[in-house]
Amino acid sequence: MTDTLTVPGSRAAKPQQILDAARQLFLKDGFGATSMDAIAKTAGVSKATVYARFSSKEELFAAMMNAECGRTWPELSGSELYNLDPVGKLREVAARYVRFITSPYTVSLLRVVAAEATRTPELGRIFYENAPGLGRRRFAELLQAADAKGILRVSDPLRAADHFFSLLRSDMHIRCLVGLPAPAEGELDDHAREVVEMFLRLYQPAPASA
Amino acid sequence: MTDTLTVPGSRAAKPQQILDAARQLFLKDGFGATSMDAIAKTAGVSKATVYARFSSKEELFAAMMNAECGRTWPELSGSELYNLDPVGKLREVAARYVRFITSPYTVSLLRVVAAEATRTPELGRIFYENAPGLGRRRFAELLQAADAKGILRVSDPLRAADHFFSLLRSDMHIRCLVGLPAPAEGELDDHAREVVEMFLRLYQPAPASA
DNA sequence: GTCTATAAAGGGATAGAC
DNA sequence: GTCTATCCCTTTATAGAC
Repeated sequence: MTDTLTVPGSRAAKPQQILDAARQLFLKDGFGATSMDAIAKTAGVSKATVYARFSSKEELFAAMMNAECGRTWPELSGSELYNLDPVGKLREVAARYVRFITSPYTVSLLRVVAAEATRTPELGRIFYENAPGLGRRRFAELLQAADAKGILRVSDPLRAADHFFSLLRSDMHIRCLVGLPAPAEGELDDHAREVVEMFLRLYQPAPASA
Repeated sequence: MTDTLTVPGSRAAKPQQILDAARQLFLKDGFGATSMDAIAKTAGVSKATVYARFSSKEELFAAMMNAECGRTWPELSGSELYNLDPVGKLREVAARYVRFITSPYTVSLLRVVAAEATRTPELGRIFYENAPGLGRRRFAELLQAADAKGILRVSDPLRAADHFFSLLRSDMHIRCLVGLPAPAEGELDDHAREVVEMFLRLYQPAPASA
């Protein structure tokens, strides 16, 4: 469970090397197409060393996924975000989110979780709660604060958060999932801006004059 | 290439049995976790018979996917839809779409395409063009017609179609992809209705009084 | 804990008879 | 075209020396 600690000192770096190699290969090729040989070779250790720490391929996969599933929302928040006004926050979160969901890392992670969802049902729940679910709840809190200040009118913050993120994913998300190229940076930014404007049209107390 | 024809007569049913078994197993377990033995057994033939028709596992997979990728959009259209007024069409397409994207078949298909996207790049393009891309274009035509009649004001139909489908997918889509249970029928319908109302707020010439 | 070497099993693909 | 039986390689997992 919580033996991810193993003395963070000088040596005992090999377990981490193994996890790094596992992440790299599992996310690139998926569970089935990744062999323990390849992981050992990439980590620079022997296969027996891998098995000394992780008793099976499944356990190594689970350990890697548990470590990765928590890394998403931090990339979307960040302390400098809290100096912005509410609408500025919308714009900043939108700009980060479109980059985030189209990034190769995020796309690979979702692919692998989806591919293994039937074989490992709890994996999907862990991923959802720590990544999209967490982002959704955090963003809903932000919307609720904006509602309290009278800047937005949001009666159901979670639902509004869904609208915001859904519109940002657009069909870019599906396109990236199936391997089509992500839009260029400029298009991502344009899209994010347009979605923020649309979101404001939907949720600003006084409708925009347009 | 086009030798899917093999005399559609009485016998020669085995190639179809093989394709059916392949679809069932590939969509359930993915490419890597499905063995040719299992496909042969499920199809009720020997493995040699499978190889007599499909020279490799990859070829069988490709043949199955090519057959499946064209089957998605027809579930969303249908002749009875054309008797409805434009807003009625929106409601009907919305109701069908939420069921469609949360159905086990659709979820499995997208999972498998996503999982194999890096190994078989053209697969993703074929899938996209025949399924989400086609639906998007067809729906955009519908929006354009509604615009011509003055019922909606849609300056960029493809973009508006993205908004419509994105809002319908909401985060249900991600939840289903990672294996979390789909919402109940009633919730799906409620969601579809709310999205149609929101879409009308965004795209009706005279803003609703709300 | 880490290595080399190997056991044990599974799965893709084929040979040869019918 | 179809079957049975088999080849052969890959891959998971472990034994035993250091």
